[in-house]
Amino acid sequence: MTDPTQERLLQAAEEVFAEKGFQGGSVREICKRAGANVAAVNYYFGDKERLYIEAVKYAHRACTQGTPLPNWTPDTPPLRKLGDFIRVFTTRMLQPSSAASLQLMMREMAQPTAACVEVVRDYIRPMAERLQAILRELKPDAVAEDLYLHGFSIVGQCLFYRQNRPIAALLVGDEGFQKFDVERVTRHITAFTLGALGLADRLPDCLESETAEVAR
Amino acid sequence: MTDPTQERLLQAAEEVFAEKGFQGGSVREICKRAGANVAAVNYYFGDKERLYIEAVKYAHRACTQGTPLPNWTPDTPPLRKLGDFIRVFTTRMLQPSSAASLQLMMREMAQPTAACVEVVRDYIRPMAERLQAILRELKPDAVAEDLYLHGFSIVGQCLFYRQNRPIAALLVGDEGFQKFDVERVTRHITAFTLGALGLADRLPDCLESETAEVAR
DNA sequence: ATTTGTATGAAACAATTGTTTGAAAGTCAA
DNA sequence: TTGACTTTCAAACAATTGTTTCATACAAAT
Repeated sequence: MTDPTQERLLQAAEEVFAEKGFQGGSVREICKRAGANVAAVNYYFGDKERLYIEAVKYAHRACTQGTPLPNWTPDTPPLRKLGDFIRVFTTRMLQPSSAASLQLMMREMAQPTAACVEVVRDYIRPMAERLQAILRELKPDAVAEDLYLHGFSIVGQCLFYRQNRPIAALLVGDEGFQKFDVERVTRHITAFTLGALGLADRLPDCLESETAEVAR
Repeated sequence: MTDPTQERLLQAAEEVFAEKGFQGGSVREICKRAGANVAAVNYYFGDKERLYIEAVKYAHRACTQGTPLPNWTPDTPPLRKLGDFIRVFTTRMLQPSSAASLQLMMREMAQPTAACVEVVRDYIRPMAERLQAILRELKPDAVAEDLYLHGFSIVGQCLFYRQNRPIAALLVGDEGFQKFDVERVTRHITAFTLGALGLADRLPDCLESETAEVAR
């Protein structure tokens, strides 16, 4: 574990950069939040840019440790994997373990900085490869490009609830938006996706038994 | 038409704020791009914040004038409307008439500033209401919340190609991403959505005759 | 030609910014 | 106890920032 001051700086940097971006976030504000001297950034990280890069890496670790994908066995059915994937990804979007970490990763995903391309790639690629593999199991004859298109449709639905949450809340109100909890959204995205894949009747194969529906 | 200097300032402000955000974008850089004196911002707009608000309104006008929705008649079938909606929205995302305008609106949608909430609402609401009305025609017995969920799934797919374009390019490469042109993405999203709605065989009803497929 | 109003510009201001510096305090090993 | 090393701090620096000011140029009306 790193130095406690360094850790607090990373935590504060993550929050400030998540809220305001690299240029909008100031070294002084980060140090104030971290309870550190303004010189500490240069002492521990070299300069503001290197702090930013470390903060993105820090956010990446927090995002991938939060809600892990289950360990599937070779005989886990692909529909089950698809259900698990959607549930995990939607949970990460709607109930992130660290909102600041996710927000910073979302910023980098929307507008990657050159220095963080590797971090973003390491964040996206494992998920993307798993989804591509699931879709290939479900559609062995499809071309790779079509599988990507399906994958983008699936991921686009999940990301909407994080990236466009203010829009959704604007349309249905904050109270209305609360009704779209993780379980309901997960169930909807899974059902929508299965319908698109021509597997509309297979929803139970995707869901765990304890997600028996109670909503009208 | 407003004063040419004022117009150039708005244009430059839109670009700079789109790229760097409100705090990251400086008055001096905007004026440099506009070929105007730094005092011009305060002369024409009062201060930086008011310039920002006007730039967002300016972007809003550009976005809504670019690719308009068709004027449907009362007997236009809902599947045709759905197809048109997806095509128009996807075109706006993949081939915006003004990339800077769209990027600034996307920024405001992802992280609305208090002063621009009305502008964002005016941007989103007409599209949202039209989509909600189309979905209601297609599913008269559905509850409003479920229609919203479907709407979010449709819009999430379209937005993905704008908001997560760097991710997609990271996964499939820039050259690979070029293959996902407007027609192909539109066709895919429409097909995906119809499948989800239990209307998988109705794709031709959504598409115009001249979009006869030529791709492999 | 003169007056009035508009637009532009250079310069200045106060505040903020990222970074550096040398001193002081704290910690650890010998 | 002493010396070496690490960490923290206040202060300072140069650069940038948003805004203001006053002078100048230009345009329009009389």
